[in-house]
Amino acid sequence: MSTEFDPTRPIYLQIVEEVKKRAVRGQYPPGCQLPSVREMAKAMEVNPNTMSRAYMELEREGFISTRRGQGSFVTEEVRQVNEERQRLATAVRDRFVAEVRELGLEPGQVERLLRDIREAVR
Amino acid sequence: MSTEFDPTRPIYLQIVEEVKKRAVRGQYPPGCQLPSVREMAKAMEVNPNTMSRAYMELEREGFISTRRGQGSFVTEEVRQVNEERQRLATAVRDRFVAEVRELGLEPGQVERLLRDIREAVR
Amino acid sequence: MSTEFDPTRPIYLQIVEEVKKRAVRGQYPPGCQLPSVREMAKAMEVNPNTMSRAYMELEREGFISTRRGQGSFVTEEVRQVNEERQRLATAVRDRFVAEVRELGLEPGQVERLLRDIREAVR
Amino acid sequence: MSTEFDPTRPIYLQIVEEVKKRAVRGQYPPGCQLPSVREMAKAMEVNPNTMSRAYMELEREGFISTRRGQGSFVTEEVRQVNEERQRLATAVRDRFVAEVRELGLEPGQVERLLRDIREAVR
DNA sequence: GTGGTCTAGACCACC
DNA sequence: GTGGTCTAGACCACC
Repeated sequence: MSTEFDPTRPIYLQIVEEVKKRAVRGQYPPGCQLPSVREMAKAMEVNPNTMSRAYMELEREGFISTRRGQGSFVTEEVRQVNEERQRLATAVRDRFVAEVRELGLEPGQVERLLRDIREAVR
Repeated sequence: MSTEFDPTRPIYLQIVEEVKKRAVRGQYPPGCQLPSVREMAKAMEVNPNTMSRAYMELEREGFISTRRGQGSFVTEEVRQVNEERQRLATAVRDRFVAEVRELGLEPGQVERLLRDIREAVR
Repeated sequence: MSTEFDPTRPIYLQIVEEVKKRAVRGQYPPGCQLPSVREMAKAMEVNPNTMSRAYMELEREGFISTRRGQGSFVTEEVRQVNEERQRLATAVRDRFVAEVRELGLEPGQVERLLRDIREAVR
Repeated sequence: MSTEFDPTRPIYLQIVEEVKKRAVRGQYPPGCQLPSVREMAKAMEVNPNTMSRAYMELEREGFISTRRGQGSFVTEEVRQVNEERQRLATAVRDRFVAEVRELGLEPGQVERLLRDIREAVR
């Protein structure tokens, strides 16, 4: 990510999702300190106000906590990160199923796709 | 489909994709006559010129053929439709793989997703 | 010729030209009898009135002469046919020159065209 | 050119041919920028949409390339322009041959035409 | 009825 | 400034 935001959706929400994905991926482990609002704003090439709004939203959801004068930290609650992973994985799965249905693939063709996928992610 | 087009991409190209999907799904079998430009334009709530442009693009790609005064027909070439199905299936697969990777799922979790998918599409 | 007339120009004039070309080509030699208006009209798939008008124009120009009750005959005057041949040949030549100029061909390229032509008409 | 289009053929295709002829003649050298769609439309007295369609066709054929916000440029590929020159020259030649044959000229008469032509284009 | 072309004019993205 | 897309509506050719 960087500069490439979907202009049709609020940027701060896209940042919220990106931060969650990074935590889910293990890039930001539970309890770790996040880059400061200013650093992250520079890295993602957005206005610090926008980044601040994203951090506030993440805090509102309990995904991060901010300690005055110390910085922002990913929640220690592994459960929260796991739930987010689950939510994202489910969305990805449902989308795949919907698209496959839309193509009207036959069972054999779906099987082949699944085999390809299993190999690719191995 | 109807009225719901992604405003960031040309409508006529989205129509091209939609028509291909319908052919791939068997909704428009090889050789069948398509609705006229005007009918389809009304059904999808776009200007006839836009629909005409979509049909012209489909003809340029050899996916349909148009006979002046008679109408437009899906290609008899099953190969062409099959290739399109393959192309779409591959795109769906690759996107799924990319998204799964972005989440950094563990092999077991991927397995569970694949099992869910197999059940869902059955 | 037959049925294929340029719809933007009077048909009777196109017939006049066609008859002249046939005479020029030797298909209708000097003094020969032409098919009757009705026959020719049927052959060229036009209305007899249109053919009649064409014959009248040809007579007006002295290219053919019509004897009441006997039919129409190409002029005996070879000079007249030769002049027509010259006129047509000149037109063809000038058009070629104009087109070649429009392409801005180099002398060598023109030479090659002329060589091709000499071979083709041999 | 300007205002004078053959009404029996699509204007946009006649423009395509005209632009190619200009490139072939060296009026638009390889790589040069073409007048903008709007300028050219005004110069040829057609609607900008019609000109746009002509440019799109030229781009589709690889004869020009268009960069959004910058303009349209004749291909750098001299080969492409040369091929077009060849194609046009061949058409001119074949038409001349056909017309000469239609007149049934004798070899000597053809020779004289060719001599005239050689002098005229010198 | 069918599609093909053209004009007129708007609005947008990219530069 | 540039081109790209879309709508609206006319007129034509082919069937």
